[in-house]
Amino acid sequence: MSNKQKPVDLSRAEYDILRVLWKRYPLSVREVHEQLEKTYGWAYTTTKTMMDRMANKNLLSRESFHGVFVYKPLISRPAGLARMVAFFADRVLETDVDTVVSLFASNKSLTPREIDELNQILEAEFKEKD
Amino acid sequence: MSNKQKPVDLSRAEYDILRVLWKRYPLSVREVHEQLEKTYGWAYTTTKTMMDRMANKNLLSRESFHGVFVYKPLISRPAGLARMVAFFADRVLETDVDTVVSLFASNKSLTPREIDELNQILEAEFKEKD
DNA sequence: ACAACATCTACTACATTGTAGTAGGTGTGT
DNA sequence: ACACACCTACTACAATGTAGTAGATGTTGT
Repeated sequence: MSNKQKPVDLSRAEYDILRVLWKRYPLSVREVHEQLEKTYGWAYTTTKTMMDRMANKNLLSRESFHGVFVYKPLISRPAGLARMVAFFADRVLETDVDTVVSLFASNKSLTPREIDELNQILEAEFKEKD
Repeated sequence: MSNKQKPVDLSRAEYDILRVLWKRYPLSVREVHEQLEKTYGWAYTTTKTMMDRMANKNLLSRESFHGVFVYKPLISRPAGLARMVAFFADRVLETDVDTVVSLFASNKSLTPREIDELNQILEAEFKEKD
């Protein structure tokens, strides 16, 4: 999970799974599931299926740790956020992305480094085209 | 399309179709399609299928006008926005919804009346639970 | 008035996502 | 060695994203 990535199109569910893993990783399905249970009413196998598919799509990596798979995010938070921010700014809020990005800065929900990366991705991918 | 509605869970595509119709309605599939073509690369039949399904789900109404169906939104913009705003505020921006709602106010992308409605919906549906 | 064409609608189709059940393997306590 | 708990893989089905095809209908040039 390095710097300078391509933005990814994430579904809500995928995003929320990644959100858990961005805070701490690697985690098992069980651990991720417990954190999502309050929000989603998912069955355990639902979380499992989601995470397996995400591993197949290279959104997550998985490796067996003492017989249990643990997962890590393969994309950075800014890369995961980029498309959502672009969509929300452009089509929901109908404003420029900078307005939205500045909110991340003011509420400290991203580090300065992450904001930088987010800005670079948005700059490269969304400012001209799209 | 009256005041005081329930929030609806919209997919991106559904939202974008509604967005076109919130600006002006009724419109034919062709008219909606032309406005979405720049953003989505959709075939005409894709737009058609989407809008038909949305009519079946009571997101749109349709009536034949001189042999061609024209569509109207059946939900208000604030009702369509509510869930997206709640999601974005809570899980993307990790802030309270008021911060996000105030952006609509400052950039004039919603009328004061619409902001009112949005606030009421958010208040009723998201502030406590969810 | 009629053939040729442009459009429209309905129907069908297939991949992906959301959601979950079932079956079979494995570790652990007794 | 067995029962139980938990794991993984596999299967399933509905909704969404995306689009093609066929039949109906309106339009236009001659």
